[in-house]
Amino acid sequence: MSDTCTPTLPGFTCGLDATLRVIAGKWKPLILYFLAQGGPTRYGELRRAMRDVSDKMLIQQLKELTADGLVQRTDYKEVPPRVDYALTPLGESLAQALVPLCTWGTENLAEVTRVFAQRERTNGASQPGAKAEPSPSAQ
Amino acid sequence: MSDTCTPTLPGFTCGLDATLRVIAGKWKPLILYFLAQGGPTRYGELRRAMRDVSDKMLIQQLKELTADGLVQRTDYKEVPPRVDYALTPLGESLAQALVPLCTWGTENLAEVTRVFAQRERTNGASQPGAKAEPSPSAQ
DNA sequence: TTAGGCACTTACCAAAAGGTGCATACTTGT
DNA sequence: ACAAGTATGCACCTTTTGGTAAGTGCCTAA
Repeated sequence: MSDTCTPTLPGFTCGLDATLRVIAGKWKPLILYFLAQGGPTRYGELRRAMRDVSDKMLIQQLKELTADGLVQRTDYKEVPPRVDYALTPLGESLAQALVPLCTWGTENLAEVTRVFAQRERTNGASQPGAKAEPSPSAQ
Repeated sequence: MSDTCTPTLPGFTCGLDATLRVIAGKWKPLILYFLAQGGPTRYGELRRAMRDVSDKMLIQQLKELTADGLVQRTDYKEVPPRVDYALTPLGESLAQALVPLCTWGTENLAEVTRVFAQRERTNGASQPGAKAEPSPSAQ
């Protein structure tokens, strides 16, 4: 890692820290991902595209991304509500910076998968009360 | 974002998702950051370098990173305990993938800083007791 | 008329993440 | 003898995060 991670910044330990705080949130990277793929996307589409996300969560994350200047919300003040979301230039640059992480995850998928299988095994084994969750529906 | 974010992977929505789950944790990116800077680092050094981290947290994150094969723990079985941590090749490749995020954070520091100041202002504004009771006995 | 889609909002809760502080076993410095 | 440092473990508690379910106002299709 080079010195692009300049320490002692205003509120962050380094640029990496700052970035990670911006994209912190279960669905934000995914939202960025979807928006980076196609152009402006309507709320409902996004909602259906990202399975397992609730309205509350999606709206919340979109609001933050919007407030943070990463996505732009367009509200066509129409009769049945119509709103769409798109990346701002800032959002697009961030999406670009995420590409290497996508790549890393994809290239090292085997290891990562193994690692997570391991984690689950370890967690399950150390539970004294050992309660068997029937179907912990994707998280 | 290109198609390095191949959807429909084993347990993840995309490579990005996988990566982010690996580095999830308040101190992990920072640990990676420090280890990427210099070579093997002793526990105590790391501890002092990252101010505001507790033993519990640092140990916990180091354990996970070790279990995940990103860092290597070396225990010289000595009289006063001596242990050091270093990045594995996998850890180093991940650190490399993090560089663009460091860069993005640094380059867009002004915007990011503004954004966070904004967030705090927004949060702080709803704090005064002038509002309705938000149930003080939170769980 | 009733059902349903749209883009949200709200109240309430459970789980996870993180933090504090004390304990360990052993050694060195004072 | 006693404090301090070494790398960690453990119990307990608070904060943050995420999830569920319901409701809002408006409009259209059946």
